[in-house]
Amino acid sequence: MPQDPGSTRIGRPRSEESRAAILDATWRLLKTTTLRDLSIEAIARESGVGKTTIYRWWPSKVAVVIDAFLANALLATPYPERSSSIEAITQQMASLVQALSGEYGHILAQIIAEGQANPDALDSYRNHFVNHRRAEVKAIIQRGIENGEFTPGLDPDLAIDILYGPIYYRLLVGHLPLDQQFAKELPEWAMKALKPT
Amino acid sequence: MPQDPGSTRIGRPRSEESRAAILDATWRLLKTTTLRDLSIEAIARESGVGKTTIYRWWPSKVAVVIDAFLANALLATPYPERSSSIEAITQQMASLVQALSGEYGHILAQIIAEGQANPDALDSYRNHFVNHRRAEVKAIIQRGIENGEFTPGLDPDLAIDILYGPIYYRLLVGHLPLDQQFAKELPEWAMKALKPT
Amino acid sequence: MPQDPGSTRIGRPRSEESRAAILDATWRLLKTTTLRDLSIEAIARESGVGKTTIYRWWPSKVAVVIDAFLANALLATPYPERSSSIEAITQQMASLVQALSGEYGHILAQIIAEGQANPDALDSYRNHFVNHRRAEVKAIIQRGIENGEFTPGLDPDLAIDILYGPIYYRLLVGHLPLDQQFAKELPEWAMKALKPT
Amino acid sequence: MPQDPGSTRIGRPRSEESRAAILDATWRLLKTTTLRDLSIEAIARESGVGKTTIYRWWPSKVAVVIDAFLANALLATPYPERSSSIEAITQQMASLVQALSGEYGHILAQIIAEGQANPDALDSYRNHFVNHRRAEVKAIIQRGIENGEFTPGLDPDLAIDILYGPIYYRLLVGHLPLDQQFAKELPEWAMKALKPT
DNA sequence: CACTAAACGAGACGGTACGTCGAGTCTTGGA
DNA sequence: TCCAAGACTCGACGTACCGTCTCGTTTAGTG
Repeated sequence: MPQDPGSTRIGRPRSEESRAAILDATWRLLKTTTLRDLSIEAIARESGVGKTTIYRWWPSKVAVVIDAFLANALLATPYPERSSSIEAITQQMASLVQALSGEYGHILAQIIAEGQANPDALDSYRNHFVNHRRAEVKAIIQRGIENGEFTPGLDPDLAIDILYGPIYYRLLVGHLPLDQQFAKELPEWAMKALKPT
Repeated sequence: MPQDPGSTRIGRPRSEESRAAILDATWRLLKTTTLRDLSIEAIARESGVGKTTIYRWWPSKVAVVIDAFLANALLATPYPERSSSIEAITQQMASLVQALSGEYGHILAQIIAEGQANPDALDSYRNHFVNHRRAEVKAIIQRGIENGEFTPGLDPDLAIDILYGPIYYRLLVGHLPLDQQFAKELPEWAMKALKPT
Repeated sequence: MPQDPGSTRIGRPRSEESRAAILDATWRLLKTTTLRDLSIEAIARESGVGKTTIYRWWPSKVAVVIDAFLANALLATPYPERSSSIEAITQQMASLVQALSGEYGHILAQIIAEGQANPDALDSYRNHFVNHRRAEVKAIIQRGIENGEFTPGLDPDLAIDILYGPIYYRLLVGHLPLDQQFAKELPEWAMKALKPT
Repeated sequence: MPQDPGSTRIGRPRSEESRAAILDATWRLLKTTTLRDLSIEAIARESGVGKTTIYRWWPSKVAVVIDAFLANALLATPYPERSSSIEAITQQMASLVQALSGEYGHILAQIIAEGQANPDALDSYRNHFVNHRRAEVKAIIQRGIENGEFTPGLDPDLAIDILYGPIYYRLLVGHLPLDQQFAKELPEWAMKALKPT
């Protein structure tokens, strides 16, 4: 995911072909193994690329996987433009539950898991998947506070955790499914915590 | 009079000494490595025990770790006997946040992480750490519904996820700390979702 | 192969049943594995006997095997009573080649092989299979020297090596078979080295 | 013009340094242990080489040992150019007895022993140490038959076994030493079996 | 008939080595 | 300068036996 912006580099240029082959192979392999059991060796083998090439451009397995994820699965679930903050969030939460119930959820879970043994991986995850999203919803919540949908004095960070925490909890612990009913009821009930009495 | 089943086992009896040494060493090693980097080989080396002995009694690394966890950190955080369900839960949530903010939280996170690549581990985690706890709080919530503290029609499972999800979210994603403020505010706000309007 | 001759021992006497079971199992296993791959563990398993019992009565794997060999295969090939030394030896050599061409030869070879890494085993082999046989044939050769069949001044030890060495050479190196032709021609030709010119 | 096969191999070339270190360590270890007790693990440890590297280039322990043997002990004992076949063979036999009485004999014995449990090892032994030597002496014997030194109708294979069998017999069974006297007397006497009367 | 004492089966114990896999690094020739 | 190929050291995997040990049980003789 690197590289020298702007200047004209000398020597043989990076092979776009290899880059694509690596990300493709990674994505393909992730469908049949877990991130933990995925090996750089296997990626190199599967993509017909030298191990060195992978090590040259990515610092770690997770970095490759995150790139592969970004290349293959944008995981949009945008916040719809609505007059109401509550409606916008509710709708997005439902989309997210739906999205995470499948393959994407599985891989995201693997990335978070990897992050427990690997601070860089967790950092990377937060930078690519968390921070931007939280900023976005934080703005919407702020707006909700201002227009009276939410309790004044509400801490947006805490609010986000209350709304989204349950989703990741189920994703990672798996005690109950990320199903339609959950997608519908979670926003309904959790949102009550944010509304003024 | 009932006969103790399997009481008189033949052959050399299991060495309690070895068992303890293994769990001790595991716990000790977990403080300096991650579960993923912990190896059976290292446990054997550190505890002065043959690898065979470990494999004889535990099916996997995680199983040892869970036993070590249970032996070293009961992670009590019981629900205090209170007249009010809300008070009982509030208090326990605060204790839990406090407990998970340290070493125990770190190791629990590792176990959940391991579970993402290893269904048996996740199962084991749920059986040892989740199911019992959820049943307990479910009963308290039920009581709260009955005595009017909580909205009739509230799904206890969903309620639990709203209350505790944020804790595990922060534990695993680490975007914000499990600090005192969180321990105080989360129950206050999240509980609002459960109360009748 | 031990035990306290004469005195009346107290305590539970050695189990003849176990002894037989061990030798049987050993013999049975030797037909499908090599001596090297034969394990005490397997003998115990196969004979339904505790490992301890084997270690109590035999100092090593080879000792068991030699006992099993002696119990199951006396490997007679006696020297026939003949007027002529040459005829007696010739006949016995042919019998020996025949005997060693099959299962017994295979196992004897294994024992000699084991002996290369294990002086005790080689000693044991010589005591049980070599010394007595050599003494016997030495006497016959001596007689042959005296009655003029063999050259005066012939060293019986050297003579034995010339006669029998080729047999063990083929047995162990396996470059050529221990077949009927060899059984017939070896004595014919080798004997010429011993006769007076 | 024939193309050098495998000449321009790509990838990192094999490390001659490692190869030498492995053979050296093997040879060194063989002086203090037996082939049976020699472990690949120990060779790797002693030579400072990864186990993988050994397994990459040799299929088995014996293969390494044979290479180490060939590298360290060519065991020349050539047949001197002589007018007389008898003299040539006599001389070489004496050299061989001398050579096998020491370290080389010990290791050769180990290899033959290993061969009893391992057909590939025995094959390897024959290919590297036996076949060529036998062909050589066979030619000399043939010449001896033609020029009247040996009995017409003599089977060279049988002749070789009569001459050399006793040497290997003593080497492997160890009932008598491979000493100077044996080196002198064996050819004298055994040769008589081959000569015309 | 109780008592002693050795042998017995079962099986757990600390070890060593097995042959394999992947990690991350290094070293070639060719593009 | 990049790339593929592939060799390098290292360390862990889970398994098989080693020879020793500790049990409860069995089987005789002796008192």
